[in-house]
Amino acid sequence: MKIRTRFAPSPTGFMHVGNLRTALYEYLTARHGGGSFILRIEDTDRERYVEGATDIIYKTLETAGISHDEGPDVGGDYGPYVQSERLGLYKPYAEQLVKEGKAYRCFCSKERLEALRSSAKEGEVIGYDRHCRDLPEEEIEAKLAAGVPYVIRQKSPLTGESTYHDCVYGDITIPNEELDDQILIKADGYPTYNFANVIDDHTMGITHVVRGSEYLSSTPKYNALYEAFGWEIPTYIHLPLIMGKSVDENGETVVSKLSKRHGSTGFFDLIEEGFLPEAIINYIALLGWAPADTREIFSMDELIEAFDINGISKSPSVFDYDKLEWMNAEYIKAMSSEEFNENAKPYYDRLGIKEEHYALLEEMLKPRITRFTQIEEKLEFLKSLADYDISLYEHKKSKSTRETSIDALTAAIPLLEECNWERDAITELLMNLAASKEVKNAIIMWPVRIAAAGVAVTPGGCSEVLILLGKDEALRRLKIGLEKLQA
RNA sequence: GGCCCGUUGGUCAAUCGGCUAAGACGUCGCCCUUUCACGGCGGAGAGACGAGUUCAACUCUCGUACGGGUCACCA
Repeated sequence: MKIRTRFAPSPTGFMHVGNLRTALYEYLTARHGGGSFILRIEDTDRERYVEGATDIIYKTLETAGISHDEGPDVGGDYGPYVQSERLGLYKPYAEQLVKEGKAYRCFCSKERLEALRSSAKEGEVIGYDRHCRDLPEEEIEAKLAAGVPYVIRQKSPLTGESTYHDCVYGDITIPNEELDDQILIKADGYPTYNFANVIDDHTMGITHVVRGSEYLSSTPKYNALYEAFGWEIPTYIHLPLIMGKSVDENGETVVSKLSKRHGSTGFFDLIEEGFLPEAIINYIALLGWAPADTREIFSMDELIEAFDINGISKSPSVFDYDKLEWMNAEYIKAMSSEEFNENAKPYYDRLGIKEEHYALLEEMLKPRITRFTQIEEKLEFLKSLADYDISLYEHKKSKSTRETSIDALTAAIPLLEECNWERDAITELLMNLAASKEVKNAIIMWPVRIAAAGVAVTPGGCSEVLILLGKDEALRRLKIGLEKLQA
């Protein structure tokens, strides 16, 4: 049988990495088995609808490299793929269940339900009391005739227990008394999420239901529906949750379900911070799943190839920005020059960097940045010379002091003025100078670089900094440096 | 609170009864060095706890603790 999985997000305008990972695993499950991946938009909640939210879903999937075979935008044989366009579809199914005695009309008002709930004792949680479950036929007719609004509820078994199999968690058994008579059709005639979900999954031929573990305990209700209709129950793959680390007001580190308080948790938030889509996908693929070997870097195709349900873990995992950062750096290091320059260009442009320096910058930056957004900050010194303190010239490890710096700059400046402004030439010149003075390279290089950059840390060394500045600017800064030292 | 699920270093994780318990991130140290990095080498660091089953338990069973999820006319 051909595998069919689906991603069924609600258009809320925000794509959480947890949702994205669910989509990823659904996609991988389908692709690994040569099956189809379907996108279905669950927009039955009119109140929560956000304009443009579906576009964010499309954009996220596209950027992430997760392509769907069927969906609202690409069509398919099982459409429509937007729930609001399928509204007429659900009620007949519910009516069928009512006719067969597997569901019933419930006329209880929200007020009655509310009163029921508030009658519960401290700490107690009670469900629906099944007041309308066995209403006499005449009473039902009378209420219908009187136009009393009603919902349709599922008749859940009262005793015994339900067991089902999940590919990740194994056999799960839930006492039937835990199962509420859940609402299938709301008073406004719209289906509830759970009901629509089952109808849609079945009518769309979904074979593998991949979703978060928060559905683990409500799955028997879904199964009861499948059974009531005589439909085949899909294969279940429940995923462990993704957690976030944060620090509470007492300074204690707390771990809880990933949310906004943990910083950027939206896919596009991460993109904006400079994380590459491939790195994000690679990282979240490994959150809750591990391959059979110890590989860590996976392209999407490699993920499809290696993905295996057996590798999915049961316990929740904490989203670790440090590791994502590392992985992002790995992706940057693996980039071709073209890719690197393309990604860096927006930042170069902001600094007014000319193309002749691209190759040099790539060499300097590639092993040093973990995100492209760091470029501007790393090259800040090119924009203007900082008003630095001369204590910068003192460096313990290099044994550089104010005096050696004065010597170095005094000797280096005239030589550099005569120098052919080329990287190797500058390096050679400075090294020769050090050799002739019988000092370590650092004694010369350190002060020259400090004077040129005005900051202690620069990507790349002394010669590179000089080249990037250009001869005029570089020499101007060196002279300023010398004056500062002599003052 | 009921029910369900989980628990291997700070984090991600391997292990499917043989463990001297992988690997990665992070962290620390050393080397390299023209700063910071990169790179190389090395270190510290783990089975929640208690019983039981077994020749043997991280692995199976039970209990306890802790964590999470769930109990809507939300999705």
